[in-house]
Amino acid sequence: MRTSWADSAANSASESAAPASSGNNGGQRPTRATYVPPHLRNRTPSTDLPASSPAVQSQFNDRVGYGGPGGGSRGAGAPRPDYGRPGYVSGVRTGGSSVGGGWNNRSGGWDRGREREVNPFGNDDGEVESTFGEQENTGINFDAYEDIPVETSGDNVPLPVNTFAEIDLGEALNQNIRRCKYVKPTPVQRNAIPIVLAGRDLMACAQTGSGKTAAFCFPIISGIMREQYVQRSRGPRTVYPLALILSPTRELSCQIHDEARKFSYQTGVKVVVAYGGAPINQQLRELERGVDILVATPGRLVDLLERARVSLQMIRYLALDEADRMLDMGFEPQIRKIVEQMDMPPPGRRQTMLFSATFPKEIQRLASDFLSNYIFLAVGRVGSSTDLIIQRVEYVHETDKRSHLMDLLHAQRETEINGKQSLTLVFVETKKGADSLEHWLCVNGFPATTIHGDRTQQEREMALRSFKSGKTPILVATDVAARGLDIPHVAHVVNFDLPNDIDDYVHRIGRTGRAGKTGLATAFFNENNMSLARSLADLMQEANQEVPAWLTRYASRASYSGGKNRRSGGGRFGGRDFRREGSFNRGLDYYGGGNSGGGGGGGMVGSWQLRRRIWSGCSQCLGLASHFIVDSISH
DNA sequence: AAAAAAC
Repeated sequence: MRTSWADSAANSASESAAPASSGNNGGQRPTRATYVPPHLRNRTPSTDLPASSPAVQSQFNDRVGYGGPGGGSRGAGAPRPDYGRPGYVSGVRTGGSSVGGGWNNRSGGWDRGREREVNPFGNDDGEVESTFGEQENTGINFDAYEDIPVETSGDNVPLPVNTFAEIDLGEALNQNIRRCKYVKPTPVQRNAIPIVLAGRDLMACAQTGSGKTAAFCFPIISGIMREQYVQRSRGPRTVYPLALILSPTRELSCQIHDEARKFSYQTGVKVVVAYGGAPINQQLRELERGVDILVATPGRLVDLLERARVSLQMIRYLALDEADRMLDMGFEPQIRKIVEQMDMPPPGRRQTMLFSATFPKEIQRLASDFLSNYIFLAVGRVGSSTDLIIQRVEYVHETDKRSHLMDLLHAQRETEINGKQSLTLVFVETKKGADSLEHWLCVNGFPATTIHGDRTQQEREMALRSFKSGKTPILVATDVAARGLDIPHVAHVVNFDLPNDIDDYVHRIGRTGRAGKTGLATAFFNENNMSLARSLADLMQEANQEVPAWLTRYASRASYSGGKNRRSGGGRFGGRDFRREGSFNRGLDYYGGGNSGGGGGGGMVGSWQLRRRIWSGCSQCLGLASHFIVDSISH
């Protein structure tokens, strides 16, 4: 989700704000002009902000005992003047009164009187945007979303909304939505936000780039503003976040944090990020200044929990982004520890939200441990990446890959976006392979950098910045960059080494073709990738891509049981609630066999392969297919 | 057998 979809709205909005800006996405898709409120036209974001003076704010900043013993009620009890939040009136609620379920000001949350809350809209991505100059028009066709297939299941599913105005999010949040230039909720937002506001648990499948970050952030922020929380203490330096958002990579956590900060600007809701590879002391200081929403990667969070610097006993909202990855082999034990073995309230006493673009059934089954009477939501997407991504597969022997890549890069060099060379993201299988390919590219005159888990966090972040800015328009990456990252202007994704799992392929190529722009994805296929032949051929066919005859031949040779196959029955990718599957594949349920009770470890018989095999057989994830056909009850 | 995620 990240920002892409929303960014596209933002981009088109800012373009439409500029008078008579040129066409729409190369004239390919009709673009509806995005409405920009008068007060936002021709103004820089920072000047839009209400003139809430530091002096006025600081007078309400002393949240006594915040994060400490006997902290008392959050939001400090008494009604406060509603600084910087003009005229929110809705039914019984007026102003910013914290009494009787009104909106809390939570002023102590972010401003301790020493400094103002940094305006996250001020110079956002300045470096990046400036190198690319004018914003491209995105060509998002909002009307196309009216017919989007949506499947929900569960008890008493709240009805979707069509506009942000219909949702009672509060004026401060509404103002940030305007600042973000979000005009209309995306389909996943339309459906998910009312569900979460109604207090329900949620498992949501919607494609990357469809606005998932906002879909879980808005109701969390809104909920925190509404409610009074009584805080208990466990230690003088322990903090008690109300919401926890977990993601599988550090960079993704940063990205979510950046987004969440925009959404929570001047709401008094404080967002803090914690991840490994960065000095912990700085993060501890941030935490001590108050935290309502904690965005984190699992390892660092466990560390903080073990140091008793963070307690989860006040958690009201738990969100897992890329939830299927978070419950995959590598992460599941840590997630269980965090969610089940620390002091987090159990399902039913917290709200749990799981979001991903892909959600294999076996993972759904695992995930249901964390949920209580949840609603399953699958949102298809018209004009998704596959419509915009041209996928190519080429047979390239291992030894020919580099020279073949060089050919592609030479061709790519000619293409420009706004005078800048377009960006190419090259995925490889291993960290070593990433380093060596980067080195080789640089030696051969191609400015490249690399991101992978053996680099320092500083190097990783530098690499990402350098790539985004166009300074090094080639990024060689491992799967650390496969999910979630929203990198504008990626014109070409090269699968130099194909992944073993078709879902990973889906996520990787989803780094391009974003924000309404077309993208190209090229894969190097050879004898090492035979197990992917079938699923790749199926996927490409379903996305109306040209499948080379040789790939079709390999695909037909591959056996269903051995390789990683999408289900047969063609043409349909559906997000399906596994609860609807009856006993159909219970027999395959490795976890249902009584093995799950053991504390992990010894019981995981050949778990990697076994699980992988189970997955691939039923990988009915919401892939990148151009639109998920959400079939109804029948299978 | 790979990547990721704490110090």
